[in-house]
Amino acid sequence: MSDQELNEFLHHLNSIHPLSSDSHRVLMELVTFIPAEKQEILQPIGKTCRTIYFVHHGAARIYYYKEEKDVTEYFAFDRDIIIRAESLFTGKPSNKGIQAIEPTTFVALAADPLFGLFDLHRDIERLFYKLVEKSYCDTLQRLEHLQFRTAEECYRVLMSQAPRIIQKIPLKYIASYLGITQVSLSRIRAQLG
Amino acid sequence: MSDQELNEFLHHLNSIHPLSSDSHRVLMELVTFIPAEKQEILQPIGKTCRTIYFVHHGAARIYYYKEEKDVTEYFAFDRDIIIRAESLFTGKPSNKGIQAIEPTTFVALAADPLFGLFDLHRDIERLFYKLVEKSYCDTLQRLEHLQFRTAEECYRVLMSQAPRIIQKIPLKYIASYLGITQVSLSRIRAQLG
DNA sequence: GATTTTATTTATCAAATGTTAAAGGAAAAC
DNA sequence: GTTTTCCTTTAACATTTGATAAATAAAATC
Repeated sequence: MSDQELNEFLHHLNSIHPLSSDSHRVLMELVTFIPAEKQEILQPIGKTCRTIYFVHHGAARIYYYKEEKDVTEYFAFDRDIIIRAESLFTGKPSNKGIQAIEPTTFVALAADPLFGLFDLHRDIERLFYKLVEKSYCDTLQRLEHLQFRTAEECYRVLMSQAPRIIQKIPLKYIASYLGITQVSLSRIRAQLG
Repeated sequence: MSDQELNEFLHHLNSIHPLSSDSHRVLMELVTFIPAEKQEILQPIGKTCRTIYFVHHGAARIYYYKEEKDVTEYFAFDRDIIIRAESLFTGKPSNKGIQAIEPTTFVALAADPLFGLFDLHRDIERLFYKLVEKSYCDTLQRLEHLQFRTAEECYRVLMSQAPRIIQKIPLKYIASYLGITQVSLSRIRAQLG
């Protein structure tokens, strides 16, 4: 990991919530860059989430199995946070995993040392909760889109709101993300031309 | 609002995250009890969310309109928080409203004065974010249930996880909550006996 | 670059859900 | 208590989506 990359990442965090130079310094010490190959499992299903990840460069997903079928819950691209919140906040093992979709560099922040900084570095705590707020709002919006829409509507919304998903992500992952089968998604694409 | 009710509410908050007696005191000054009749709109669609509500006693829902159809996004019962997070955190008007389903007493905390307490009362800030964490996790679980399930599975999950919803809430609200039509839900109930 | 594997499309049929309308029940209003 | 309104169920039919299988296309491996 180059200094430039590290600065790039911290600059991004700073743009979400301003950090003191002192907080910058201590945060820098926690940051680890993790390279992953295409298809590589960063976090397997069953492990408790004790790390806050970001996609530094590349693409990744959160996935789980529902009756032997692979379901994608979330896509993350450059700078997106990727956490399994239900495990991070409850301390219970997650039934979800994290996988790189293409060659990806992750940024990792170990949760416990990070949380340990909160008492002395309030700006870091507030930064973290701004990220949580944002993830929460995104999830609410996703729920709204999934609820009461036809497969075609779901796909249209995705195309308009997140075209990069359609461009970069294999169809089989997109289908389960929308809650439909691959075959059905393929059919819809054919109809839309 | 009686002192007893107020204490009951503060005791509940305290059980989520312990509060100093000083924080107790300042929080107490922000609390308002709001009675609402059955069907009453506590917050209309279009208004920006600047209040954190709890259902003190009764039942309520968050709803919105999708192509003229009434959709329920969330149910809240005794002690549940009820906020339109996407509006509270972004400051944008919400396309969702809050409605009492039965005669209900709400507890209201004005957001700006509450947030103003965060600098001096860290325990209040942390309490608030524990509530947000919980709501976020609940939403994630709901997303997981909506994604890739048949209507019957959705209904089964709801019966096992939240039987009081089925007992207390009109069917028309439950149907849209599950992302299906009333007719379809009625059919499923007939099949399940 | 040929071969193997994996992903996507297409086709057919079955099952689930939506739509509309009407009837029966339950709750609210008078 | 009767009437009115609203909610739920049932039925018939149309549409969408799922399941399975086969064909094509694309990507990975050697």
